[in-house]
Amino acid sequence: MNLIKNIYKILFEKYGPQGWWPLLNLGNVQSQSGSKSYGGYHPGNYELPLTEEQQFEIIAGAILTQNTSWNNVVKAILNLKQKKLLSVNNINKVNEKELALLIRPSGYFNQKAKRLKNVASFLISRQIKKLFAGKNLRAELLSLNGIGPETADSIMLYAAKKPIFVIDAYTKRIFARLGYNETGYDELQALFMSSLEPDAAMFNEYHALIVELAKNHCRKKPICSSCPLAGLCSYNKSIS
DNA sequence: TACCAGGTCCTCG
DNA sequence: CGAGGACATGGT
Repeated sequence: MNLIKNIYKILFEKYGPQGWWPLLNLGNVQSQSGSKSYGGYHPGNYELPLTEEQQFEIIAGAILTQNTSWNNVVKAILNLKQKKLLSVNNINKVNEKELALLIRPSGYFNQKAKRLKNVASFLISRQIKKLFAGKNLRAELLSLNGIGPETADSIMLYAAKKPIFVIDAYTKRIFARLGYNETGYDELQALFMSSLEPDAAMFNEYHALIVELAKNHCRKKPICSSCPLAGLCSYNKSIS
């Protein structure tokens, strides 16, 4: 087993299924493990998203969470939900200024309002169903202003369930500390995708587990002592 | 109080 | 290309 696979195994055994992407609009979904879904997470259930509304909630969340803590994003999404704006058509219709005010808690709210309007009008012009079935989804998403590689790949993986590996700041930090030389987005992504079978459910978990590790141990100021990857990592052996 | 958070765009060398 | 700045709120 290669190291990339081994790391996944270690993280999954440590933290278990994560239940991404968190959705406020879960319907009556239950997790496979029998535990009930909480806070929008649905561990062990890989069926979601089931509806276009849920797909759009993921797309909106992916934009709102750009360089922003999820906690703040939840506040913004709750505001949108209350105004029935977790919908492509309604985002397309709403006044941009009004939208900006509603998503204010997520930060960068003027930019993000514009980005949400952008993507909504794009989804309508292409028709979300056809787009998600199409061949050039990633390239089309990347062509939109406000959607870069991570947001595009989050949409690919979590909304469209395509086996595309998402790279984020946590992934870069963790794997740099582990000693990998791959530094750019595409390079790191290629490392994962050439080391793993193309499995959307597993990519889903792996990315979520990386986030979990980064929050618990591999922070900017790391807590290495109890890190599940300590045995594989030579970074900062001296730090607690 | 300062630092950080599930990025992206634009400009400049 | 890549570095550097702008964009902004809320939690610790």
